[in-house]
Amino acid sequence: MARNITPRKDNYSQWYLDVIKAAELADYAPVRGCMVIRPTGYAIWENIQAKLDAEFKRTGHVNAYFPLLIPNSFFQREAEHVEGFAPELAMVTHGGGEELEEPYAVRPTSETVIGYMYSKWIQSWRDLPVLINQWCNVMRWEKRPRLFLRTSEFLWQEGHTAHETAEEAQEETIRMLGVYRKVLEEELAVPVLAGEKTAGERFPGADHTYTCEAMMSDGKALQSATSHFLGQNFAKAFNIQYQNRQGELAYCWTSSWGMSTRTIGAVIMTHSDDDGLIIPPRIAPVKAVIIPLSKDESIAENVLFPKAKELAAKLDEELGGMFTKVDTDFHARPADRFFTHLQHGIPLRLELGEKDLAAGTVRLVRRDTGAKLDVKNESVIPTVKQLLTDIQADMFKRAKDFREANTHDAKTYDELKAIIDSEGGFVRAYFGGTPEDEVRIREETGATPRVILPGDNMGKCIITGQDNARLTIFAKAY
RNA sequence: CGGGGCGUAGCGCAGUCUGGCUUAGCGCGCAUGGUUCGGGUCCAUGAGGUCGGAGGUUCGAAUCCUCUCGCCCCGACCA
Repeated sequence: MARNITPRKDNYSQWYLDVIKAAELADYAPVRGCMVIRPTGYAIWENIQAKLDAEFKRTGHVNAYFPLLIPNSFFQREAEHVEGFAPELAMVTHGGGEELEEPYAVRPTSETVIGYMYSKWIQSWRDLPVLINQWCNVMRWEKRPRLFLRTSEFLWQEGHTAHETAEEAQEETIRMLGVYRKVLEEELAVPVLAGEKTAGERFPGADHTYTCEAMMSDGKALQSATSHFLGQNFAKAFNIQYQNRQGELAYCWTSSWGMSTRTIGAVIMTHSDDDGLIIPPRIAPVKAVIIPLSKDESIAENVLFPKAKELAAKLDEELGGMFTKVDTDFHARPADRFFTHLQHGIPLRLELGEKDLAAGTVRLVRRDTGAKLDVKNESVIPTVKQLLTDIQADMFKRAKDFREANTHDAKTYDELKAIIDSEGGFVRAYFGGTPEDEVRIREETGATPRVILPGDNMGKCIITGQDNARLTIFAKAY
């Protein structure tokens, strides 16, 4: 039992912070609401980035970079956008010791400045589509920050595309939602429900907002990625016009989509336990740690270390990267060393001690289950490969089973209230109400509509009683 | 931004009400040595603090007063 981590049952949010601290993922910065992402946390982010970026490239996108500062007036051009973001803008009012004529906002998202540039770049239907992504930081002056989940500054990617037709833009929006779903589920082992947001949860300035909604291990929901169909709202606000195939001037249809360092929070809260972090093998910076065990300095240095290093080299070659670490700190007690690696979330531990040496085996210990396996030397490499695959799959399955076990149906509003009050988790209910209804539900239950489930599952709305309401997930959310 | 709480060693805290009994303590962590060693041993020694900051009251301030900065928790808002 870890002594530096608060058990989940006692205080979930303290547990979350303890896990981050013990795993050295992040630390508080001297600036309110900002965090320092430490090397291990950043390495996880780099792995997520690599997987996402490959998907973006595969689907025809290119990367570019737009400025951090955006003229304040740009936000005024789209009514809903300014209303949505004005409260959380950080503003630069001085430069070079002088007050600026027009303040610059530190970007909270880049639809505006990118829209401005697109209006210059797009002249003809032949210029379309424009499929650009940028990796950057953004700033939103959050009232209540939490490491990874909600910080004033965070890292993300934002894709911005412009298209000839509504259909194409809509198709793009859904395609990228699919990309997010794939990366979240296959790489981060975070199962998500991908679907549309209700009107009250829509991105400011979007016609349709889609989400990948995940359930954390306390039953609360976390929006893990979003994709927006922006219609012609930003095209009109920023005059993104082109000559169409008929020679007429027309507005583009645009989309935008983003996924942030928040997903690291999702990984933590989906998989970790009371011993600390558990990282899915596919995004783990270190996939396996080899621990030579001996009290005898000469055996450790002359026999075990070389053997461990040789094994690590072979494993790295097999896994295609520098994924194996050798723990040479034989002065420390084994239990201390085990705990360190446990808390760092390394998926697999390989114990190589004198007993193993004598038996011609290596002991493999899974981080996710604690299961131990003594494996003959010649089978170590294939077994490690197999175990990493198994761990990834099992982590996903456990998370998905957990979500399903904590998802309940409500036929009436009272049922919904009762479930949210008692066991929590996700509640499936037919909903066809207005944003005002959503506000009321939130005020009365603490839950919000998280995602409209895809498919043509229609029924009677729990609020209005009207038919043709869509099946929707309600939950308390981060 | 409303309601609560807190700033004392890297972290967690006691001391503040009732100023002097502290040369500012304790636990964890850290360093060194020993002991132990396959899921957080035990012991010894040691390093580490302008008590958030600025004024003030007093013979004397971590402690009282004024101002100020910051953080955390609960709400409202959000990737």
